[in-house]
Amino acid sequence: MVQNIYVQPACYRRPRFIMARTKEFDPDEALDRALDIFWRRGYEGTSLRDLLEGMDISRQSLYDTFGDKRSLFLKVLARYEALAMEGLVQLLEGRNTVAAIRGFAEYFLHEVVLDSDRGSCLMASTAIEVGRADLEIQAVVKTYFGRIETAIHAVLAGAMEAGQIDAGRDLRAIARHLVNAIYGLGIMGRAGSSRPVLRQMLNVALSVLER
Amino acid sequence: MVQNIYVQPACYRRPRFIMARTKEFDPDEALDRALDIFWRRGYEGTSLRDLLEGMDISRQSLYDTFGDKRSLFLKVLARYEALAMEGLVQLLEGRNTVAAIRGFAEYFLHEVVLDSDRGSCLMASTAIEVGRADLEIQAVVKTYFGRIETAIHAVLAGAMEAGQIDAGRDLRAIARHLVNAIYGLGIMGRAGSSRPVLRQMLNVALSVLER
DNA sequence: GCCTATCTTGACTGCATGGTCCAAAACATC
DNA sequence: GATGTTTTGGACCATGCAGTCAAGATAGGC
Repeated sequence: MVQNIYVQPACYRRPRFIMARTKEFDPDEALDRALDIFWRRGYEGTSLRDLLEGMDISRQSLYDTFGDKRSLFLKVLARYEALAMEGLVQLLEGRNTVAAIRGFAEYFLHEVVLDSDRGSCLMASTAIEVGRADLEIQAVVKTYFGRIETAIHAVLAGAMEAGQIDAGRDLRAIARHLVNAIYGLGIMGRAGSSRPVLRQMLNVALSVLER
Repeated sequence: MVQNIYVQPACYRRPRFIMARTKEFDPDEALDRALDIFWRRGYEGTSLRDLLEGMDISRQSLYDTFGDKRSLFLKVLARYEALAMEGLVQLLEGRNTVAAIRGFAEYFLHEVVLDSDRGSCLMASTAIEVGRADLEIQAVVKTYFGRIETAIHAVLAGAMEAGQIDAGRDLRAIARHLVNAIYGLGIMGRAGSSRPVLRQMLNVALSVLER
């Protein structure tokens, strides 16, 4: 599924006896580069020129392979989600401890907010930038956060069963709160908050898990 | 100060004996309209055309009075901050109860995230959109959140003194967490979260104030 | 080696953008 | 009413934008 979000060359889609020349670039790699560019500059802030230079493919190849700018962006969002879900599975799937949640939050803080100059989660930025102007994109973003929430909720349920969290607490509400607090850090990071300040925010947000 | 953030007509700035014609529009009102437009569409998403139509002034008047687009945006941010601080003072200044903080958060949730189609705090959107690309604007945003944090911290200190909050807790960290959680709601709102979900997030975030 | 489908390249289009310029109208003072 | 400054509205500019087109290059199957 991840490998298939770009438009396959027609020669592959409908095999013919007579083959044409093969692509000279790797669509997956080009898509990853596009992801990087959109992540840094946002949707509106990225021009075709930026994309062509960064992806190092020709204009026509871009249109043939990925469609127009918005289609490419949707494919980029799908790719981002797929990559994020891989990481998510590693950090949360099958876990049932509060520590796993802290690990996920720390990972987000470390990788996304600070160590990369991309500054924030692409989905969070997109939510702000495109927001309600594009309902299809909004739906993608909403689904994304919904999945994160579900994954966190599952861990919380495990932790409750393991006795780490008091029974009777509203795990759904806590999961939603955590999503909000974790991805809110993207705003604060872009507003110039330092690493220790962001960590402070995170610690207090996570303190709702203590008892 | 609030009234003086636009460029005064030269006739007012340096009174002469011979006066020229007076402005036909109210710069304050025009600035408020610009604020509304930028708030809805963001900086990049707002075109000169949008501004001219929305502010209902001529192109030249805009440039003479407010400078170029970026200067206008900086004045808009100053105006937004001034207006927000007025509201902030009303809701937080001199208070010393946890309820005051809840009131502030509810006000934000109600007015900014939901009841207006502007979707989010202008400063939060700007942090994401302009981010580290424009350090001057980033500084404005950072200052803004710093002031909110300070105001919340003052209320927390009062509440601690009044015995509503256990002594020894790190009020600075809590204030920062609250800023993060409250303004993070802007992302979630734009991502399509419903009112009750946002309220749930808020309630859990505020629960750190309980003991 | 031919044929044909596809890829690549670069020129091109129409449009919207932010920003400037200028002539004419408007107005407060004399 | 004359004066002289300022506002105003529209024409204008270069630039950058997303997107298209046509022609040449290149590959594999026959």
